[in-house]
Amino acid sequence: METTIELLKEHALKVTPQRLKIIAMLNEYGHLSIEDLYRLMLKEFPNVSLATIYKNINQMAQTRLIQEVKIPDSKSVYEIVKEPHLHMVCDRCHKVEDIIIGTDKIIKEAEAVSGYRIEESFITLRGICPACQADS
Amino acid sequence: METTIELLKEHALKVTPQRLKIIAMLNEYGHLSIEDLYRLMLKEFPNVSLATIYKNINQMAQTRLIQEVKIPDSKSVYEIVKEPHLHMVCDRCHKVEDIIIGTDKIIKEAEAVSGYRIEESFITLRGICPACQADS
DNA sequence: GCCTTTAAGGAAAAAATTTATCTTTTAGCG
DNA sequence: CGCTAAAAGATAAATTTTTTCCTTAAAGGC
Repeated sequence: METTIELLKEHALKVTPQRLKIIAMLNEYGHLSIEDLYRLMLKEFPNVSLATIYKNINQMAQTRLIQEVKIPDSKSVYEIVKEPHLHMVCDRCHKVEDIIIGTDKIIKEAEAVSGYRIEESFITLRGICPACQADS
Repeated sequence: METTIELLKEHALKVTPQRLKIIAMLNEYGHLSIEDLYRLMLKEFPNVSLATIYKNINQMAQTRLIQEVKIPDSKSVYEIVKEPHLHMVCDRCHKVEDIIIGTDKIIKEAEAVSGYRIEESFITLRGICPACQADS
């Protein structure tokens, strides 16, 4: 199991308390928006700058330590780069979850139909999560 | 075949030259960003306001005449709402294309794995288009 | 462990994007 | 036509993101 410090070093980023915190928050919550990150960060670093969040998010995204997930009709969230997966967004409680499903078939089909050589897929599904289904 | 005027009326939007032009541009080009729409619009309506673009795009999106397509690492584009489809983005020439492929299988699988009731899917695939493959 | 180099953080300003406000113009309809 | 409601245009305001500048701190060599 890789430490957060190693993770930063592998991506040629200096190990700072703010960066450790950003990664810790993403590990804990899975998906967070810029605003989420800023608000949570303020609890531990009361005079962190919003620019620090932006600069770090942009750098970590460039080195592919994290990635942006664009959500339909909502703000982007960020997540640690792991194995490829799909995103589920609940219309009711707005949570974002990962699910791991093979995408080979749809990619193969898309390549056949379009002639593209596909490098990466971005799949987000919108609906009602099990918990919110139970509530209705 | 439905006229653009009918399309606007069905969505309870007044038929204005600017709206007709927006729809005509989207029909011609398929996918356009706010900036694209504004720059093209200026050729025919030299004193159109950027606010007009935003207001119309927002209204047309609310009535589901058009929809936003969020593109990884790029700006959103807008398209006329047609049947469900996937988006292909070329890494080289940055064009966005629709392709029509059944998504039933992946949605069924995602529902089974996650327990979500899925309402809509957003699938974007990134790669190299046939033309750009030929160029390399 | 200190010193130097280089990058990061914080504060603020600037830039870019989006929305709101106000007035004038125009579409829709009798 | 003439009336009414909505849309357009101009502008300001609000929001979001990036940049700049200065201070602080991390990394690596000694």
